[in-house]
Amino acid sequence: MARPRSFDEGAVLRTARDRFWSTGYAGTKIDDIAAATGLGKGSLYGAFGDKHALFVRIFDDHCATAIDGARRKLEGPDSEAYQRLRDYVLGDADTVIADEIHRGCLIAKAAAECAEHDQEIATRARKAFRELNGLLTACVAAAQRAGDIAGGHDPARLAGLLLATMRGIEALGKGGCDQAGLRGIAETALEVLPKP
Amino acid sequence: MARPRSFDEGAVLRTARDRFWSTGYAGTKIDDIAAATGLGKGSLYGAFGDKHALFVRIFDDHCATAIDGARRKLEGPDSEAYQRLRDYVLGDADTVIADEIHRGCLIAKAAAECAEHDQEIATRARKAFRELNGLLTACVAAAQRAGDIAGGHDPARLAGLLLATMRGIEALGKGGCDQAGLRGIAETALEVLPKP
DNA sequence: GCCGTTCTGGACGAAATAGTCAAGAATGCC
DNA sequence: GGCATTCTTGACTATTTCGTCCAGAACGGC
Repeated sequence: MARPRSFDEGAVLRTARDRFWSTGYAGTKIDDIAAATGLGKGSLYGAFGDKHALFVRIFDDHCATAIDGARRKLEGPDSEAYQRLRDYVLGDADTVIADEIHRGCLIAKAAAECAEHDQEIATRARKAFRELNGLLTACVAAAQRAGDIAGGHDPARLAGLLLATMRGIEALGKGGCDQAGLRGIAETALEVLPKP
Repeated sequence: MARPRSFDEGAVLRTARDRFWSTGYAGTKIDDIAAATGLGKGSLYGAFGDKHALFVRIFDDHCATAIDGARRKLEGPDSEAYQRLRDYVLGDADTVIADEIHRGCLIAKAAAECAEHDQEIATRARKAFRELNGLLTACVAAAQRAGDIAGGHDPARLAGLLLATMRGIEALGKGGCDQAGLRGIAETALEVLPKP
């Protein structure tokens, strides 16, 4: 047959993702990725196409991973929905705080840099945010059914507030806000959710 | 004496700012800025130094403008503090919604792209966020004194939540979330502020 | 009007960067 | 082992982009 690939595609994609995550799309050079992965440029181009195709591929994979992770953390019985919501929001804040290099959320970062002039990224980011919002909405609604959040409020709006707050915490984290403050914001977002 | 400048420095800086705002630091070419401003590169380099110095200058100016604007909108008598807070938060959301090209907040965008590897931008972004947070905190505290927000909560934490929410609305707006949803988030952020 | 000074515009050089290509290497099938 | 096929490597090309430089232009003071 033919010569098999000598690299693990998943590992290469993760390494490349980290480069894009750190330095952005325009700021990342193909040679950086080649050096970081140890691959020659021919292999990169042969396996993934050009820079933009590689980025879209990585972005797609990342969105799917993020949404899967959110689904696993947010879906479950109504009785524990509020606790899951808490864990998810505080976990996001803790991730931001633990991230020494302040990368934030790749979806938001790529959308900020590229969405204006890159329809492929814009479409995917919109879809990802919509799905995350759907998962959060379902979890808020579950917490309302369980009596942990007041029922009078539109769960989609409360979910939107939580989603925006997490993105905002990341944005402030990128600016280097103090870590106690960031966690305080996440805690406050949960505190102000209307109690029954 | 000498030949005077033939361009308005403020107008050139605003035009250049718009280019950086749209395409990011790494994605903006000096030639783009030269074309957009109508200046030759010699004039640009002579007046502002290299690309990075120009960006830092623009970023500084923008931070100062944003903070001045926030101060004007947020400072005033206690009795109207809550209304000012409302106007500020909803006005920010409306700006995001009206911004067809989804640029969001330049401070957040530059911090997201550059803070990790550019200490000058990181330092300035941190300072700007801290000052905005201070202005919001003072306004929240004023609204608490006036009895429009419950006094039991730390005004700095509530202010942080509002600041993060605004940054988050912008992040979601860049992804192209629906406009009604974005305004709903801003309204919800105000609704859930604890009433006395 | 002349002169020194600063500004202007764009050609130019140097470096960086995206993407291609060809020669050789690794594999399984025969 | 020979062969067809695909992968690998890195040199190479073409392009982009930053930044410089200089000849000429515009100005105020004399």
